[in-house]
Parts: sequence; C-alpha cells; structure tokens
Amino acid sequence: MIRTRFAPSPTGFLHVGGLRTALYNYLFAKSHNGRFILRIEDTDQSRKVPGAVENLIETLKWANVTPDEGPEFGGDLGPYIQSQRLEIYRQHIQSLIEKGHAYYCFCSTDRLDALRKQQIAEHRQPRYDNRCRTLSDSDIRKRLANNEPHVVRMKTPETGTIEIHDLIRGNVPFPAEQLDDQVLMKSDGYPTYHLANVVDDHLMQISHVIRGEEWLPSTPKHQLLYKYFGWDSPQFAHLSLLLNPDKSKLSKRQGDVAVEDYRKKGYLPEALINFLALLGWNPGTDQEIFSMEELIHEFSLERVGRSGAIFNVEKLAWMNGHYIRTLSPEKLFQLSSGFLPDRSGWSDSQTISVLTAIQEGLTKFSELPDKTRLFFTEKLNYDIPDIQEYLAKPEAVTILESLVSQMEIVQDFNGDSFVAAIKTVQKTTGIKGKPLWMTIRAALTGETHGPEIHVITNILSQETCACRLQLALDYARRQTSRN
RNA sequence: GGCGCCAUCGUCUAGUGGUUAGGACAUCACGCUUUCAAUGUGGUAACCGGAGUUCAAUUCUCCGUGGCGCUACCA
Repeated sequence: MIRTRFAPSPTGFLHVGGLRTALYNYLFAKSHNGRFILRIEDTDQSRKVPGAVENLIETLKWANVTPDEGPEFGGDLGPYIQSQRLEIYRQHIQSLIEKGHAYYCFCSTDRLDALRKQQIAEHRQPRYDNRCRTLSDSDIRKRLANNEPHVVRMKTPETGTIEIHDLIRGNVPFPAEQLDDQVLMKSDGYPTYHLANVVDDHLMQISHVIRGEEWLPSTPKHQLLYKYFGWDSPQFAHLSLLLNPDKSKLSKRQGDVAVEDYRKKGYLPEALINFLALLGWNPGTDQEIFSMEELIHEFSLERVGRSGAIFNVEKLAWMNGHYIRTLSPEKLFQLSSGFLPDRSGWSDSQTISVLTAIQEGLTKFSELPDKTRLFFTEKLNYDIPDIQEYLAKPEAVTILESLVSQMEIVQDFNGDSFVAAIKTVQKTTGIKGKPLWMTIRAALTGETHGPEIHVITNILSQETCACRLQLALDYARRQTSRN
C-alpha cells in the first residue's frame, strides 16, 4: 500500500510551493491507488499561528488536493496533529536513550551560542562539541532530579559515510563527521522536526516521503534514526524548490506566494493545479492541459525534474484564461460572485450575458470590475485622452447628431438594428471606417476597446444607448465649440 | 567557510554519442476582426566554460564557474 503525506507547519498561509509538494504527494498516492495523509507539524510553539490549520485544510479542499486521512478527515493512525502526540514521542526518545543512541544534554543556549561564535571565528564548522555525551549516570540522575533544563540529542557516528537513496536524485553520500548531534527533544518537552517526523512517518506507515529539497541534507540523520529504532525507512524523493524570477528562493516581496493570493485574484484551482503540476514534472508528450484525473493517470516520479523552477505568473495567467474560456455561462456567473462591481438594476440573466460578452478576454476574475465597467457604470467618463481623440472633433458632432436622430426612429432595438442605424449614418454623413466606428464605441462605452458593437448593444437597452449617445454629443459640442 | 543539490531558447521543459535540438508561455510579423481580445499561420530565440574519453560530444567523466539549499532547543 502506497501512503504519502503532506506535513506542513501551521505558521501562516499555504505557500504555492507547499501546494505543489502536496499535489505531487497526492498524485503519486492516487496513481498507485494509495492514500494521501495530512499531518500538522506544530512542534514549534513560538511559530504557531491561530487559524492556520483551518486555513490550510480549507485551501487544500479548494485546490481539490483532498487528504484521505488527517485532522477533519479521519483515519485510524491519528491523532494527525503532532502537539497531540507528545506522549508517543516521549516514549520513543526514552527507548533511544536506553539503547544508547541518544543522551541528555544540559548545555545552555548561552554556551551553545558562544561555542558557535568561536567556531565561526576560527573558521571551523559550527556544530555541537558533544560535551554531554560523556556525562556520568549519577551526574545525569542528579541534574534531572534538580529539574535542570535539558534537551535530548541523538548520537551520530564520528566516521564513515551515510548514503541515502533518493528516487529523484539517486544515491547521495554524506560524510558522517558532518552530522551534528541533533537535538531530538527540546527543553520545553516538544520533539524537534527530525524526531517527530521519523516517528510519525513510521507509525503512520508512510511508504514514500516526497518533500522539498531543503530536507535533503538532514535525510542522513533521519536514516540513522530509522536504523536506531530498528525500522525500515520509507523511500525518499526530494523535490526542487520554486524560485523567484531572479532565481532566488520563491518569496514574498517578489510577488504572491500564498495560494490564498491567487484564489483572491480569481485564479481557478484547475489552472493553478495544472500549472503547478508542470513546474518540475512533464508527461513526455506535448500535452499542456491536464485535468486532475489525467494528472493522476499520467504522473510518475521518474519524470520529475531535478532543477529549480521559476514561478512564471504569465504562463499561469494564460492557463487560467484557457480554463475560464471553457466555463459555461452559469458556472462563469457563479464563480464571478464576489468579483463583480455594483450592478443594481441588472438581473442575473442580464449579468450572464455581460459576462459571456467579455469571457474570452478574461484571464482572471479580479479583472471583472474593469472589464464590465462599460456595461454597469452609471456615468461614463469621456475626459481621457484616448476618448477625446475621437469625441473632441467636429466629426464626432456630425456622427452623433445623425445617430441620435436615427435612434428616435429605430424599430426593434438590438445589435442588428443598431448596426443598421450606423450604416445609415455612414450614408448620410459620408464618414466611414475606423473614425465612424471608434467614435460610436467611444460615445457608447467611454473606452477604446471591448466587445463588438452589436454585442454591446444587444445587452444595453435602447434608453441607455440613446442617453449615452446624447451625453457624448453634448460633450463633443462643448469640446469643439471651446476650440 | 564546510557539506550537498542543480545547470538546454527570456521562462517551463522534451530530447539524443551522429537531430534542420522539439513543444508550451512570453515576444515579433501576418491573416481574421471596422477596437481589444480570442483564434490561425509564420518568425526570432538555447545546449554555462575548460579539459578528457571517442571517428564523433549538448549528451559520458573530471575540473572550474554560477545558482540554490543546509549548516538552530525553525520547520
């Protein structure tokens, strides 16, 4: 049974890199009929953020990367929140101490800091000097009885090489003397990542650990821990990191990193997932668009790349536009709620025709207020250079006077009859082509681009159009008389 | 500094001991469209450097360079 897990710390919003890690775990598990587990690694009390767990779960659900087990998802191997498993860790640390693979350390943080500073000053490798390894049993008992603050460290080998096998990177050797006597239990009684992670992955029967590359250097320590416990270690696969456009590690400051940010801007989960899947993985074919089902079917760790990938928002935007174009009118309307500006006086079905009219040019829902303004606005603004280029001309007065009078006699107002009216204007005024059409577009919408005129006038009422044209005519007259 | 990972168009990537080095985004041109977009067609654009192995290296090996990660009682 393949079992994978996503094990975030609840320190804030879910990061897009985190979502990619979760996704790869999910896809790998699902493609092998396995299970995907969510575990919350909240062993650092100082970094805990209230509400982060709920937000994490909510975001995973939104993205459709839904755990089979985890807090709120059930499962037989819980609890799935590490702060609720302290007793389990305590017992395991005790067994390690008894077997001689771990030891109490009473060194103060002051001493540790001083030690590190000195080592750096002497250009030596900063690491613990193993001082408490050799404490006598009676000494330890006495200091424990005195309630002296202490941690528990693991005993690492002094020499030799520890080689780990990574599914993506192959065999990676690490010289043992590089390994620090890592702290396993902190003085507050909480385990560190290294201990809790190994214990939980074993107890939760995780078969494959798929995580970020930042964990590669500590994997030999984890491997050692499995050996000390007498357990088989899971398989490892370390994913490359997501990068900023300047190739530094993806971070706030250079753009949005929280999944939440993209959701708020109106990116669809399908697009974000499709995009993230292709950042470091490819199917070996030319296919670019994948549904979650297709991803599950196609995904394999063998085709995951080794180098870091820049998070290219432009491609995500293209992909999002692609998914938006496939939306049915009803779905489009449903998803646009929360992004629409005030549209009092507009029914849902009228709103749907507005949305359909601008659908093909939409790349994300946050553009909605801008792109729908020409329909919903109460008052058009002609006082911008692009518009004045057309309306502040004597020609505009001629065109609009003619069109306004046409409006009074037009029958069955709609896109077609309005276009017919424009043709009449063309005949009577002799003005044609871009000057004619753009002037009318400017008058009608206050913008120089948008959907086709007949599409717009199919939606806008005759009254609205007549009113806007009259307003534009007045404006054109004022502008030209002034000059 | 030490240890480790990585290296093909601007970006995501495919690929090979002999290829016109392929696709997608972006970009440019043209078509369609009396606007924009969408769409169609075409174009520009890459094997980090140096040795070695080989008849032949972008591909294999080593070195260098660069980028990144780790080097906490954070994960």
